Amino acid sequence: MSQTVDRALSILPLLAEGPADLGQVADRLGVHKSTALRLLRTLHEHGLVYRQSDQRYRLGARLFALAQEAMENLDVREIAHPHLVRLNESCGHTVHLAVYEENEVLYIDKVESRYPVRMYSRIGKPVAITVAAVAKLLLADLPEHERRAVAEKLDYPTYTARSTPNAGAFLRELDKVREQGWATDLGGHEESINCVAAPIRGADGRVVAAMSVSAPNVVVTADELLTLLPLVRRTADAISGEYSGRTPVKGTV
Amino acid sequence: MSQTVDRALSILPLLAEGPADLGQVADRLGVHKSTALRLLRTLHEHGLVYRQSDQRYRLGARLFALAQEAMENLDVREIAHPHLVRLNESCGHTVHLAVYEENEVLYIDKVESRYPVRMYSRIGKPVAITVAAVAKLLLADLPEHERRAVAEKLDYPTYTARSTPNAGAFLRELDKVREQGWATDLGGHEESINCVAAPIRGADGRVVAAMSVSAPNVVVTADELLTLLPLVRRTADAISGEYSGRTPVKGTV
DNA sequence: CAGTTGTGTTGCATTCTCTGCAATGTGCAT
DNA sequence: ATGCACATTGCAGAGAATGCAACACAACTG
Repeated sequence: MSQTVDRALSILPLLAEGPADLGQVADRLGVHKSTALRLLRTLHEHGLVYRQSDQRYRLGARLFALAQEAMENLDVREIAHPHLVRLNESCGHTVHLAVYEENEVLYIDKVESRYPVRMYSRIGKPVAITVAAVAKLLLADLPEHERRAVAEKLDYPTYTARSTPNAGAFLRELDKVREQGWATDLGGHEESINCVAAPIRGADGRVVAAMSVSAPNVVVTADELLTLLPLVRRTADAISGEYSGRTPVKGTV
Repeated sequence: MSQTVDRALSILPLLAEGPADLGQVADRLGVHKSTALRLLRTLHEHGLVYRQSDQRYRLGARLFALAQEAMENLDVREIAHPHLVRLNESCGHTVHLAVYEENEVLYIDKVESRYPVRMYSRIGKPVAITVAAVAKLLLADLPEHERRAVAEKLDYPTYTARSTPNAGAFLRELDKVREQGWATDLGGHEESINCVAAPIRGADGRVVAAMSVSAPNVVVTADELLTLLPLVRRTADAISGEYSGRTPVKGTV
């Protein structure tokens, strides 16, 4: 809607790929160098862009700070965190918390597995939306037409043989998930990794977030992981209760 | 330099404080509501701003993703991470990695203490620049005039009785730190927390990052923590070597 | 139930800002 | 020195952003 701002903001994802100099930025924006310069200057003043010693531009520090502040303002996260930690302590596996926002599902919290093999933290990164157990729960709760619209728009990458192949299969899976109130991902993203997930609901019953427990085959089989389902659901329900204000929190009453 | 972009970007820190509605945004920007609306729309299209169900705006998902990507492009971080983990495994305390950027020092990586008391992750948050051990190392390496300029510009909050009181004291501390090649923070930020830090240098000898080990008094005394200094320095040197390309990395040769 | 207040939203004419050009400046390599 | 590649600045014209006023829409309120 605003051309200038639009152009300026287009610079950010571009720099996210790696540092670039003025000419490169101007080319990829399709504008004159002087224009790109002025946009970059403005971004710079706000700290979103940093000019490194070789004069090339890259994303700046304020961006981290902003993302961090934004993250801390998500109240589901704050409420859920201790529950996630407790769940991790009792089962030892990686625990994730995710939310849906405009065609994307992203992890907003994570407690690392206590087993030696850990993957590097991906908080803030978009989730493989067509296969992740948490994504299924979040999308399953969207209104019919929106769910359909999103499903049609998505790509369906074949991560493994068990990845969701297309929109039809995905929508059927979402129906099943909505029905049963929980979801799994059995090797749909990484061959050897399974997840089991449960929804967190607000006072109105809508799904506001989803949490999951993930573990590689080499640690526990899919069947063994499924035995954790009741515990995961209980944890999710506890968070739901607290989030929607039904359960007074210990120590604050 | 660009008014429109400037206004649009000013919205971000404003929303970082918490969700706001159109009127509030317009007021704080000092522009007409319709103007604010169009700016917000543009930010929205780029995913930097999200409109929650009560119509209020807050910071959006793409912001996390951007910050995340930017973070992963910092190559010091990638190289340092395994070293930090190893250091954490051998001493058990919290390990931080920080860089300096335009009057700010910020943590770009952290390995949690293995002791039960952990503070919540602050990666991306600016550091208490006048007292943190890593900040001293990073600032101590700036050219004389820049160091002085920064020191004059800073605020010197009295976090504790041992906080750096003013620019003069800070500059003297920086001289000492540059001399000895390592730094400490003994209760200057939080009464009960001590840190010991060492610099990571690039091929040209300039300090590109700094790392520290932090522990509360209740776990180890300041003197005990100082016995870790040689280990911290060795780790920092190992990272420096690898970063500047002097040490071939195992497994990649 | 009508009226009212508080929102967010759109069309439009005016004006001011942004744009692209061309010229200048700056550093680096030959 | 000379050339090259890049960043930077001044300027005039064009086009985009702005503020206004009118509209839509909900939630209150009498």
